[in-house]
Amino acid sequence: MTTVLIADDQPLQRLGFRMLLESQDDMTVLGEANNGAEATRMTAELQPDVVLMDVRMPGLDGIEATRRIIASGARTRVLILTTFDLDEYAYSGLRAGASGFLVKDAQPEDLLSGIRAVATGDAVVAPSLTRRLLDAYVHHLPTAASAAAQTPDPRLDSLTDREREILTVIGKGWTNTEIATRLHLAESTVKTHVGRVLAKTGSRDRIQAVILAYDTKLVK
Amino acid sequence: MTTVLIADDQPLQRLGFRMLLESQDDMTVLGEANNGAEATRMTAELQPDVVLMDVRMPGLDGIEATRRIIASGARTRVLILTTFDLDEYAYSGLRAGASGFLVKDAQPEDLLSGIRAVATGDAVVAPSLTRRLLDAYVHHLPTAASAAAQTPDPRLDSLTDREREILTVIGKGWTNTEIATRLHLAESTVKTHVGRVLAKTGSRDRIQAVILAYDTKLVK
DNA sequence: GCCACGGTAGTACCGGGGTACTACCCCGCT
DNA sequence: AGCGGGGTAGTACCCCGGTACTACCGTGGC
Repeated sequence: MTTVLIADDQPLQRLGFRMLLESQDDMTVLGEANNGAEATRMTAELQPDVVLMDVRMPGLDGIEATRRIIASGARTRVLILTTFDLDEYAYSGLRAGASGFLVKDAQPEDLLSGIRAVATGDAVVAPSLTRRLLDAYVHHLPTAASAAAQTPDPRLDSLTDREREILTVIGKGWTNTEIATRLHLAESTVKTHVGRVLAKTGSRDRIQAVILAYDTKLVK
Repeated sequence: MTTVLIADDQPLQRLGFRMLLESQDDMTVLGEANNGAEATRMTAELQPDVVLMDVRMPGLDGIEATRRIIASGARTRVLILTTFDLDEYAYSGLRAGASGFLVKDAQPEDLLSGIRAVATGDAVVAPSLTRRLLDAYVHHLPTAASAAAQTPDPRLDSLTDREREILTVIGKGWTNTEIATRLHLAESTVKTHVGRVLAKTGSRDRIQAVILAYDTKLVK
């Protein structure tokens, strides 16, 4: 169950969000705040999984409230919602520690899946903004070569690409049957791959392989 | 009407996408390509709005095909779809000029809204990757995730000291018999402890527990 | 043309992991 | 004294993980 706090200064807007969220059987609205100060206080008290945060609010605005919530060390994730997808709002909001930035005219399903994503630690950005973020930052992305060089661990050298993939999903905790179904393989094939990965990496079982995957930063 | 080309080497996967897309009255599948070379050729010929591009394909892979399509100057947008949200794939795909990067186990609605977004010139990135992109390039302030990691993880709250100790050595990869001998316990006792740890933390097996131990910084 | 290698797939077998109980002891609390 | 929680220990059972093979097919190198 995902618990949500709604922070918006417009009562009608809050009502809309509450109706949408309460219609989902995996979400609960813990409360509503009508300004940033109240949002900060209620978050500390109610410890929701996610705060739906409006940017424009009287007194303490959503950006500053986000900053304070994150600074408090709470495990609550902040998803910023605004009418305007202005870059200034987005950049400062994300820099403040928000896990996401969506525009209010998004489809309800997009909002819901966004809430679920940030609740599990992922992040979401409105497509219109993603475009601009990519344009601005794509040139700073590491190349495939440097990404490969990022794992110079000799323990992984002998693995083929496929085996490295297998090791990655082992590290994610997938079972053999899960790997088989999700990768469209027979379980026997998965076992063959896994066996080779274990042999090549000197791991006695998949648990050692999970640890190896973490040590080599293949996962997380 | 949004026109789409599906590029994937798995016929069954293509069929699934086609079924999903054709069920929408604002989308049409112009064709299917089963490798990168074919995708490049068919894009030039059919000029679709969007290419759903798989990464792993025999011969010319999805990344290189994306690079060639973008380089050709076509107005076609490329949305990369892959089973793995590996950073290497994503970075190189986005650098190649893709308008989006989604994982195949996403919800169908998310895929559809993603297609609509890139068709209109916006961009989409899978939430799991967005998290890492934000962490790496948008802000250098503590994130919600790292802030949460500083405080004791609530998932471990219900554990007793002994159980937390057990979880730690599970995270180190010790087997039940190793735990028993090194901690001077009977193996049955170890199994009891392990069982309780798994139940309390909601882990289906010790592998999930290992991952949890790493996530909560209980080990390393 | 042939061979090596990577990826896929199959069968058969065994042991450890995990579950579902029950049970006993020690300690602190009321 | 009675009670509850934490730690310890046992038995019985089933399933998944891992091993040890064998085998087929493409692709690329020689």
